[in-house]
Amino acid sequence: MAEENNQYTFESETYRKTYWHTCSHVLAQAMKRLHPEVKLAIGPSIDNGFYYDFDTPEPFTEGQLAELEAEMRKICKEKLKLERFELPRAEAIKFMEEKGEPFKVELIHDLPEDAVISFYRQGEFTDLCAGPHLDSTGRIKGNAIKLTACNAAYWRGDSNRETLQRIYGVAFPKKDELDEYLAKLEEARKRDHRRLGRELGLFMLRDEGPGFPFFLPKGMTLKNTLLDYWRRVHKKYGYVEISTPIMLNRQLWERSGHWDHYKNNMYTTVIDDVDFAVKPMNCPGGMLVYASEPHSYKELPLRVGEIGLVHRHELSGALHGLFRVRCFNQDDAHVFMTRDQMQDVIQETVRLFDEVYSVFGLSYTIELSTMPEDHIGTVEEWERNQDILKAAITAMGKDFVVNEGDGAFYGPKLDFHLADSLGRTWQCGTIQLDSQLPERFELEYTGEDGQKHRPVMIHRVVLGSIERFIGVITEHFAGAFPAWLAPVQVKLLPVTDRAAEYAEAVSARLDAMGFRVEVDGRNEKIGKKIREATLEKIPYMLVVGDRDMENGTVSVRHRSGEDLGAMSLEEFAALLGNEVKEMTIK
RNA sequence: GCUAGCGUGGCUCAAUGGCAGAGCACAUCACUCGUAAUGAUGGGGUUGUGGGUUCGAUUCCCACCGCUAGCUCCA
Repeated sequence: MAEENNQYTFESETYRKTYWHTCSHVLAQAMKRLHPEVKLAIGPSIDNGFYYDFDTPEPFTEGQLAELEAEMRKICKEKLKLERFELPRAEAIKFMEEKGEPFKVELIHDLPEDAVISFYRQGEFTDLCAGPHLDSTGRIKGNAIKLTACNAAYWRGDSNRETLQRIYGVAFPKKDELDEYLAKLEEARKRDHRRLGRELGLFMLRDEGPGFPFFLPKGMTLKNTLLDYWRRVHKKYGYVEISTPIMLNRQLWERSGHWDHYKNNMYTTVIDDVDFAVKPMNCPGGMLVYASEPHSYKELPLRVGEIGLVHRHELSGALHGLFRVRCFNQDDAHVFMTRDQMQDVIQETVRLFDEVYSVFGLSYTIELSTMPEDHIGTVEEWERNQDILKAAITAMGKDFVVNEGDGAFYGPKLDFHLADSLGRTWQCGTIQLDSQLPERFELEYTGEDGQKHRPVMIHRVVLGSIERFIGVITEHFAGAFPAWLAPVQVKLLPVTDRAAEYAEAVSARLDAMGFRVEVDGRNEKIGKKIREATLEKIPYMLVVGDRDMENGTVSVRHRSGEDLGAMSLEEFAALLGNEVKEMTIK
C-alpha cells in the first residue's frame, strides 16, 4: 500500500478514505496523549471525513477540540511511520487487555475464528485495525485538519450499550480545500429549509405541537401547486383518487398487523369504550375500499391514489424541521394486480418516478430493503418478491444497493433517495411489494376462468411525504422555486403613488390569466421594493412608473438581477406562460 | 428515548447577581422617488415554564417543556 500512495490522488475514494482513516488514528493518538484514561472504541472513515468513538468519564467540550487539533498537527509533523503487524487471536486479546482497551478486546472476540488480526503502530500508539493506512503521519497536512463536532453515540449503535463520545473530523491535503469545504457547509446552513421556511413564510413549528407543522399562506400555495401537479401526472398514468378516514377502530389495525407491529408509533384513543388509532399509514383504509365491491381481472392493474394525512409518534430526538415530523401527508397509492403484472407495474411506477423527479431536476439512488426480523409472511414469499423487485429494476438498467433487513414488516421495498444540490440524500419515494395485506383482508378478483383469485399489491409514494419533499426542494432550489411552483410568481412594484392604480389593474389582469401575483403598494423607494422582492425570491418583478403608464408597458426584472426591459403585458404574460408550461406534464 | 449544548421583543443577536439593549421588522409623520435598504419619531420584553438559593435572579441550583447536533457508516 505504502509504495503505491504516490499514484493515488485525493479524488480517488480509496485514497481519500485511507487518508481519513489514518487521520482517525492520529486523533486517537492525540487523545491518548492528552487523556490517557480514555478508552478507545472504533474510528472509521466516513463519506465526508472520519470519526473516533471514545469512552470517557467526562464528555468533551468544543474547547477541547482545539487542543486535540493542535496535538494532531504535532503528530503529523513528527512524521511517524505506520507499521502493520499481525498477532494470533490469544495474543491479540492479551495485548489489548494489557493496554486496558475493553472495547478492542470485545471486537477481537467477535471476529470470525479464521480472521487475520492486524494492528497498526505509529510511534507510541498502536491500534487494532484492518487498514489500509498511509505510510506516515507526515503525509497528512496538519493545518488542514478540522474537528467538526463532538457528540454521543452508542457502542455498536445499540441503545442498551455504553454511551460513547464521538468526535467528528475532516481533513484535506491542502488548507484551501478545507476552507472551501467549510464554506460549503456554511452555504448549506444558509439554505436550511427551516430557516428558509421562516424567511419565506412557508411553514412554522410551535412548542404546542412538536413535529406537527403549520403551513402558512405561501407554503399552502406551494403545497397545493405541488399536489395539483401530482394529480395531473397521476391521472396521466391511470390513477384514480380516494380519501379514507384519519381514524379507524382497533379491530382494523389488528387485522392489518399494525396493532402488533407498529403500536409504539401510533396515536390511540378510546371513544365510547372502543379503542381507535389515528392512521400511521393509509393502506388498511385502502383495503376496505377495494374489498367494498367485487372486481374483475379486467380492472387490473387497479391504481388507487390517496393523499393521506398520517400520524406517527417519532422519538422526540428524531424530529427535524419538515424532514422528520410526526404528522405528514403521504402521496400514497396502492396498485392491485395479478402476479403476472407485477414486473410491468413496478417498471411503470419507476417511469412515473423518473418523470416526476426530472421535473424538479432531482437525481436519485435506489436501495433494495430486504426482510426485517419483525415480519409477517413466509421466507419463500419474501424471497420471491425481492427477486421480482430486483429483476424489474435490473431490466431497466438501474443500479441499486441492498439494505439488508430494512424492509417494511409486510414486504420488501425499493427506496428512492433523492440528492439535493449539495449532494445530501433524503429518502422520498418507495415502492413496497405486499402480498400479506391482500391475504389478511381477503381481497379477491374474478379471473378469466370465472374463479376467485387473490391479487397482489404495491404501496408506493413518489414524493414520499409532501412535507419532506417540500423541505428537500426548498433546499434544492435554495428557496428560489421555479416559476411554475413559486408561491408568488409576479410582484408589481409601482414607482410612485401615481402608478398604484395602474399596478392594480395590471395585477388584476395577470390574476385573471391564472398567475399568482402581488402588488407592493407601500410608499417606499423602488430600490427597496426591488431588494425585498428579490429577497422573497419572487421570479419576476414588474416595475411600473410614469413611463410605463404612458406607453402601456411593464418593466420586467428577473430575481437573478437581469433587467428584461419594458414590454407589453401580453408579451410578459406569454413569457411567463411559456416558462410555466415547460415545467408541466409532457 | 439517550448524551451534550442551547432557550433574552416577530427575526438576528448583545448585556449583567443590582433600572434588559441594538439592528432588522412593525406603527406614525415627512419625502413621490425608475431597478438591491430615504429620514425622523414611537410602540413592543414577568429574559421558555415551575420551584429553590439570595436583601435582590434574566444571570446560580433543581425539575419540566421545547430546540440544536449526533446516536445509519463498525478493526
